[in-house]
Amino acid sequence: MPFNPRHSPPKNAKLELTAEERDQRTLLIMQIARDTRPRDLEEFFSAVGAVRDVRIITDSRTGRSKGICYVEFWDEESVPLGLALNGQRLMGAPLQIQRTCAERNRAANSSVASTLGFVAPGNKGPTHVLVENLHPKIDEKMIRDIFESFGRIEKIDLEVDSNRENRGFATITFRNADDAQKSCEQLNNFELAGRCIRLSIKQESQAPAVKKEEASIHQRSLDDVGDRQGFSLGAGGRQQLMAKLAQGTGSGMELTASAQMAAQHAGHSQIPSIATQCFLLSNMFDPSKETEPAWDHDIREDVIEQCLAHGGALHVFVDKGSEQGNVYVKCPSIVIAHQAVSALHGRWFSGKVITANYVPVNSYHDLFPDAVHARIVLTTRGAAPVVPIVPMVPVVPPQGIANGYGAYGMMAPAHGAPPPPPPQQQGQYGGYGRY
DNA sequence: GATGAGCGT
Repeated sequence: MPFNPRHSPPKNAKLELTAEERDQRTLLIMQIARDTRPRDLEEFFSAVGAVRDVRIITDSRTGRSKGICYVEFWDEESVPLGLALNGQRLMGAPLQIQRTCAERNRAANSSVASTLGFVAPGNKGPTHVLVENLHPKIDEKMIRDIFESFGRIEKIDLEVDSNRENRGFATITFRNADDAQKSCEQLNNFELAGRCIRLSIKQESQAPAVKKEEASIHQRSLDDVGDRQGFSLGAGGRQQLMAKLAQGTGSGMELTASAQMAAQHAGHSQIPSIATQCFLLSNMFDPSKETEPAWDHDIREDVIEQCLAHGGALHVFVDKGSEQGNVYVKCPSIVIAHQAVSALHGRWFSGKVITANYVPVNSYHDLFPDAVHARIVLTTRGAAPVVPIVPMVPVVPPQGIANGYGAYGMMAPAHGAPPPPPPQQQGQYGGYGRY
């Protein structure tokens, strides 16, 4: 009898979960082959953690698969590992794997009660955002750097112990409710320093005492991972992935072939499960079909332009010969890269679906030594301003947003340079060129 | 030269 993890929860698995808790453990998979069965998905994702549930979305009239499914794990830790399988083929189809945006959907059809964590529309004024599951080394400055891109911050409450480590949570007070909400939408589940931070609008009644207990739990889980080095943004998550893949599911199952491939892939330092400044776009072209004289140039310009919408790119390389149509991108910050990746992953581009995967900064620099010192945001043709950016630190914030350069991401000019041109109009076709 | 979203208990 085949082992079926769905019916065998891990020892310490929590059995009763709220909707939010389940969302945290769930991946949305798109582009699955029409004939994929739940057990195929279950087997595939078991490589990365025990699977609790698989749901293929079908058209209620025809009963046909819509090519989407949800995979829920028993353990939240499996989610970033599952994300790292992005782009792997199952039944011939390259999977697009994302976090589920169920919270957002819920928030969208907001009756106040159901919005848990999001502010009701029309509720203006100062608003507190509760940030949880912070890496203990994150300090107030880093938080400010990240969050001020959403708008004016009135106050940051971050309790720090004698080791100058935080307790795993912070409260940020935004002047405007809109900004608070935007930060929640954009950064909830964002991986910061290898951890998935959780954001919610804080109700006044929420007592901090409850939160302290949680913080200590998170502390313990960090120790378990052995990530004492703290800030190895890329490496920690990858090691974790490697370890997990190496040990299989932890429940005696053999690694599937695809997971072994993923492990190998990870061994070649590709596809960390967590966000970095650098990412790889695949399916951007087919070298055997490109005919235009400077096609790679055009693609590079397209990518640069796309990145500009989120804060720009410092380095873009079109790997002309690559079978997979690879384009490498380095952004000025993790947040910008994350926005670009979310925007591009799953998009169509000249007949194919783009996949986007993060690349550890070190590997990127091994590949492209000239990217190490890239400091200038690339622009497409024309005299756009040359914009130096802040020196790179483990967490590089998007700069100068609260000053009218777009909602977030757009770099502000340094030293009183003239303001940048308005965000690029979408090109002469009314769309995104080949997109 | 139009093709590419689909988001559940």
